[in-house]
Amino acid sequence: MRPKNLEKEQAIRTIALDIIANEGLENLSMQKLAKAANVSPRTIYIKYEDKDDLLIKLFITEVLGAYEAAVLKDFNEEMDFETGVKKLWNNGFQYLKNNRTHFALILYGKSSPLLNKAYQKQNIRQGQFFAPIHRFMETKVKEGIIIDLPFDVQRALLFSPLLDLVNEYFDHADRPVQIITDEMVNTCCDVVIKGMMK
Amino acid sequence: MRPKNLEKEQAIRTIALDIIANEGLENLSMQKLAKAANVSPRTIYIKYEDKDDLLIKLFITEVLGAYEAAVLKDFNEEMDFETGVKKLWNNGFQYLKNNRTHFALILYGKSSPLLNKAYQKQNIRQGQFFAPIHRFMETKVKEGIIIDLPFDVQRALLFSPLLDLVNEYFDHADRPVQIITDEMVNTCCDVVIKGMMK
DNA sequence: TATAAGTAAATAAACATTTACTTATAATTG
DNA sequence: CAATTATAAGTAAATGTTTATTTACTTATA
Repeated sequence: MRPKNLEKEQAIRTIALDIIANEGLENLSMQKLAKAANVSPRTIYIKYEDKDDLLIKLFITEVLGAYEAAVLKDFNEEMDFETGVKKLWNNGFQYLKNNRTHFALILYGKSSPLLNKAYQKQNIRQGQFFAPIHRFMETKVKEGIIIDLPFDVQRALLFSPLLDLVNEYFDHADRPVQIITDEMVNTCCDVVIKGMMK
Repeated sequence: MRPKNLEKEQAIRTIALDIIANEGLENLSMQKLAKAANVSPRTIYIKYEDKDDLLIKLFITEVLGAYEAAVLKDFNEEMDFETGVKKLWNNGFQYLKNNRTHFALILYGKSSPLLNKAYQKQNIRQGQFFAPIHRFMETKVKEGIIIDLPFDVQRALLFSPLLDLVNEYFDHADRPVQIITDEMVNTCCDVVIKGMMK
């Protein structure tokens, strides 16, 4: 039996993310992808059921999976609030700024109904994508350190500014000065932390 | 000379937004739109140069224009910081929760390269889309009320959580309990304000 | 040598856009 | 002030291209 060519599998994924980031999800076609990845269209269908399956697996496994792992690196639920949030922010910022194509697909996850539904399903099936953060926040509420709000609301307050800052980071990438530095992100993290504290 | 049928113009725009919100930007086609709007494909091309032109005008004029007007309603640069931000948040939340299809396109504005580029051009050409807010923030910095940060950074800190909360609002729309109430949004606004104050 | 991995080329449907024609009405005429 | 006409607004159907997916075949190796 002929073995799988893992380089081809990787090329399909990498180039799909490239096209999405540079031309948009609406301009990714199976034939364009096959040509760019130097592969027959059929080869994509050996690895993925159809186009939706490719996009969902790309989003859930390749992107969100890697993002989650990167964000939680060296994070520990027992950290104090400020240390924990700073770790998560810093991990997230470093990962996203070094993985622009992943970031682009994460943004599409918020707008595209296909990806959005896939994410909600995943979230329900596996409990929570970010369960350790959920428990971390719960503990801090119980200890009376931060204000008591539903987790989804806490997540919006704590992490949505970070994604917007990454957006600004890439907007500034082709300008003479980069205003979204590590220090700036750290300052913003302080602002967010201050708002949440009791 | 035969006059324009304004109802048809309106139908094209409304139904385009419907399709984008329900099926995604990647599933909007000119023929599907024409059929759904009860119009010949040609009619769309009388009003718009091509598909890109339709999408950009829909985004910039129809959606961002109306959103900007709604957010700034009864807002005044001379308001004190807390009152001003609360007004902006409340205006924004009311508008977006009552205009789900507009909200969907605003989200695509962050992911789609086509819309993203159009927005940046618009922003540069017309100065700032939200110039009054820019001046408002500048004044508060000068008065020493809030911390000094670049405007784009302030905007990320102040307003990105609101968009995330609107997202949660629609996610909860088909569940038994709506956790994103006006009171909850107000509480979150307090959190954000607190973080920014000196 | 059995078999899954791979290819090139084909298929039918959907795509953006255009062509060739019709229609409604504002402006002009008789 | 009714009839005519010029013209942009509109339509149905066609255009050639691109789309997702499949068919029929070849290839690499356990």
